[in-house]
Amino acid sequence: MNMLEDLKVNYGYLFEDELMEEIQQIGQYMGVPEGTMIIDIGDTITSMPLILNGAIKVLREDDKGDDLLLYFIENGDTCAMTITCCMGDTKSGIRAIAETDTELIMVPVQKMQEWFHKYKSWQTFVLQSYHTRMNELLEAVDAIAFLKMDERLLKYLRDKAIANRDELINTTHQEIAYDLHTSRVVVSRILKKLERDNQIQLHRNRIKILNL
Amino acid sequence: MNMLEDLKVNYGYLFEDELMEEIQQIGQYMGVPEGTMIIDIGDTITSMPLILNGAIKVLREDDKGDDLLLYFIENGDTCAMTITCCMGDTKSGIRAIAETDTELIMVPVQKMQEWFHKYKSWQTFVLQSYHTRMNELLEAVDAIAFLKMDERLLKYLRDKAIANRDELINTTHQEIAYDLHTSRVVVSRILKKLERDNQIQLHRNRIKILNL
DNA sequence: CGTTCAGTGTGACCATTGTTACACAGAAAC
DNA sequence: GTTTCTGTGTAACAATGGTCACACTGAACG
Repeated sequence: MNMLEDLKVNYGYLFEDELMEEIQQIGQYMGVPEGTMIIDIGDTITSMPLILNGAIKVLREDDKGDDLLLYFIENGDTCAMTITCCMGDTKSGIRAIAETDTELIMVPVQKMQEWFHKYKSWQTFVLQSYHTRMNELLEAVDAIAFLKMDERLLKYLRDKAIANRDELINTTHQEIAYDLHTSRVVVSRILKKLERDNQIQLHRNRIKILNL
Repeated sequence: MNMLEDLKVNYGYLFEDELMEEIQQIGQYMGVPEGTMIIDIGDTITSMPLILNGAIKVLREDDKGDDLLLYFIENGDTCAMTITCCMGDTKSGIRAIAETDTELIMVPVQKMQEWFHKYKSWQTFVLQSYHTRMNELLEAVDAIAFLKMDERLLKYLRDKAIANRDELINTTHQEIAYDLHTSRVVVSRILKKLERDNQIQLHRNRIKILNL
């Protein structure tokens, strides 16, 4: 079975056999196509996703409803925001959208908390996830606060290429603009400059990252 | 004893008596004057601070060594970054500076982890802290990404007034500029505009916040 | 094949923020 | 007092990014 394979590959070295067993039994498998909104802002979280493969992008929203990309998460990861929400029983502060076709295992909140006491490895995993996510949030702050638009855009393209495991990015300038919370014109302008600087190659609906 | 009083007031309703007992015995009291650097970027964290009273500001640094304020933390809080660092045994990604004269109890890492298993209330507290801090980081992102400089500055002044429990802020334009990662001239310019709009009153080394 | 439409390129202009330079004011030191 | 120093106000200008307008291009579809 594919799910079992993916589960082993991504989490086998972390979790005890017994825990792996429980995850298989209780966790609910989900395959979501690219673009699916997995969690929305304001959602009450009832289960926590373990990513088997694919990638998810995490966004924050401004008061006008426009988005800003915080970071990508990949297989072997979980959404730490989910954990805080589950524990605190509050609502999601972020939006999660499948960046590629993605396979997940959803673990219900109750189990999540039960395992937290039962399995040391689960506890470590959850706390480790917090750590990673916190650092990724800090990196996001760095990008937004310290980088200029052209640097930010290049970083974005590279991060996206890594998340997709493909140096060819299929997207439009408009979509990039949404993620970076800027305008399409600005994105086109900078992309053209990056192309002149031999950082990328531009095509319709497609960008190739050089020197990745 | 003062420390005991503060401990009870801030944490008594959270922790079991037994845990309170342990904190008193093992935790090390520290009084730090305003401006003291409590944690620096790159520090290896060996203990975790519980704030008894006062306030601490948490900063991130860019590659040129310039700072950016992330948020203030107050009594009853702890630094969640510390926790991640302790657990993961990695280095601090942030700098923490006493915003006012501050009293803390430092709990060594080992105890922190021991209590995590021993006391449910401690576990809840730590996870809750993560949650709060995560949200505060998100708020910081909002401010940096979505607000214009004048709005950000006003928010900064208000947050600072709250952290200091005083509508009178003792600081210079230069210091504000450091925290907001901008220049003194920009700060002076905007402050003057805020004064014209009756949001604040300006004096040398002193700003009074109106309609707080 | 021509029409339509989404996606891209670009000039012109504006708004915000950053920079430089310098004047001035109040506090502190002499 | 006057000198010195730190802090503040402001004009002038530069740089960055956002907005508007419009041309062009390739893909899709009839």
